[in-house]
Amino acid sequence: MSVGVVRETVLSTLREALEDARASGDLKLTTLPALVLDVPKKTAWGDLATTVAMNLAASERRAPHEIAEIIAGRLRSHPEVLERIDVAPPGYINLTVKRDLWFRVLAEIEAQGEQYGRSTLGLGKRVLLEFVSANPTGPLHVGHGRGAAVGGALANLLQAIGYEVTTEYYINDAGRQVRLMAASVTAVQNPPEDGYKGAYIADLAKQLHDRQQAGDLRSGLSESEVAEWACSQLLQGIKTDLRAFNISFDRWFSEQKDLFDSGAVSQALGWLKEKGYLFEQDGALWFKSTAFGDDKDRVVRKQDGEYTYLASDIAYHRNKLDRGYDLLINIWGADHHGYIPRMQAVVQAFGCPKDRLKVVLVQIVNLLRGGQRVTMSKRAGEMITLREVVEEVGADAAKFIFLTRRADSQLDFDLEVAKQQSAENPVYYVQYAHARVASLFRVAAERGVPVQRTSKVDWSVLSSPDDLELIKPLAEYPALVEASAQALEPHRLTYYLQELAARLHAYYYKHRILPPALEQELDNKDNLKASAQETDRERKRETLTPALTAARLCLFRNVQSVIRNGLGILGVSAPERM
RNA sequence: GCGCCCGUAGCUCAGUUGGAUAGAGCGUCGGGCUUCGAACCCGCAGGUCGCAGGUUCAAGUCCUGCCGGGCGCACCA
Repeated sequence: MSVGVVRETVLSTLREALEDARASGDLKLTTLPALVLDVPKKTAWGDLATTVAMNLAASERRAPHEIAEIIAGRLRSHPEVLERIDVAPPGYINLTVKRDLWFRVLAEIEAQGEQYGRSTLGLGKRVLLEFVSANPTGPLHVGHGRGAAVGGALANLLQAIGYEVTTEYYINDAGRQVRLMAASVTAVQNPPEDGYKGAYIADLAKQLHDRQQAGDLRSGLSESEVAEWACSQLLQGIKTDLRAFNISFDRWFSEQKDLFDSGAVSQALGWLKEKGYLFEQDGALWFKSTAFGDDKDRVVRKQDGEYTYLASDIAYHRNKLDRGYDLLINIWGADHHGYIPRMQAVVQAFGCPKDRLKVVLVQIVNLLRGGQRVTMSKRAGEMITLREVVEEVGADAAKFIFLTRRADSQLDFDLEVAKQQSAENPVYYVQYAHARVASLFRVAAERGVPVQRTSKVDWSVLSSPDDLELIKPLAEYPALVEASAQALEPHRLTYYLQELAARLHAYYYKHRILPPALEQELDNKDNLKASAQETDRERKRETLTPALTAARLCLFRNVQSVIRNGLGILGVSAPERM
């Protein structure tokens, strides 16, 4: 089952109904339309709805509601799947799923465990996901953190739908910026005009001096030797910070070693030249990117003989393509969006469709503290680093908040809110739901309440609408993971988890799961305060049988399981207690 | 000037790839712990989806033009 037992079952029933209608001549159906099931906004409109009748109206040349009635009639011969089929104007078909089918979702979750929500859509396809890729000229800041969170979640999402994912960090350890950084370290008292400032530069300078005094490093290093040393120092820091943020990479790809030293740059450019995509003009070497839809042609080697950044990127993407990936995904800062057309031109020059490369843009993070903007100036080296944020608010909170907005919209990140363990902080809301269920099972164990497997549970006792409202999102989870992965939008999962947690909390408050510890508690139910609200009284009036306890425990365990799986994809922990 | 992204409740944002009467959190106001975790729950109020056209049976979503904001437009990275 790729999108869950309920959707799969209903979809195949719908498909069958359409084929029947075609066979009998009621519908022409020259082509079978794509079948889509929506979750209606209102529960009164059923569990699932399809707009297929409206979409067919033009090709069938009939009124949507007539088509809907034909399909609905066929569907009504499947009472084992659909309890109720309604046609609503102008041509919606609203479906109410048979109750038994919902309970099969719980069995499915229990059987699949950590595998629940995974599918095989991307099976056999390999994707290279490149992200963060910050220059090794300084520590990672919050913006990089957001890119890391998005990249990590995306890697997990794509893996969940069956892709074979390789994550990669591209190290820009060649070129001007690195030389500038090295020069800033060497001449720390008298830094170059546009050089790097910041305390970490002074630290590196001191460390370099100390090491040379101690004889660990020889004195009189050349500029490129200083650069190499400083880069590796900074890269170690970056790796440490990412590890603390719980983000890992399969490969660290060095511009200097893997592209220049290996000859990949000249090789890739040579290939382009052979194909006629390079030309010389004004003493520079140009890539004819306009041949592939770019605004203007781009320089790859400057008059002074130095390669531009694009030259490296051409070689890098050639290398990626040569490694045989079906899809390349790059995660970039949104300020680099103008770079997309030329990189897609590169991909096309190498004979691939331009959408072989997809770019996810990540917008800036506005760092706040108690509503006040924290000012940052890269020039002066005043940056709040990722390390500082993770140390202050924790990796889970930082990650979750980074993923609460779509990647390409700006994000306000308030350090005080992120630290707060309150309702304002969505990560705790979701984690609390998980911990709460864990706690429930601890208490159940203490009191000797048996926990049964799904197959042993009598589902008929879960007769309230609240039960179904908690199960339905569980059934949607696989479809959500699939859609979220395909759209490259992990924030959808973040929203989903908040919604699921909300339903769990509401249910938990309203209904009792375990029998009271003491007999006398049952006698206290007459002592209710007059002000108690309707739901309170309902809850207290409910008679709790062992069968009901067993069913609810089972339901909760499966909700917990889905929350855990979802948090896992986001890279956020699911604590047993908080 | 050209290109890309964005204008949705007081604030911050979702909106299932074009579907039904546009949602959530925060904030305001008002309620709720003798119980299994109150890091929680329930309720009230809050909208001309920037504006104007167009396509469609159907537009917050697509096309055009304005208005307003962000970001790009290097032989920088």
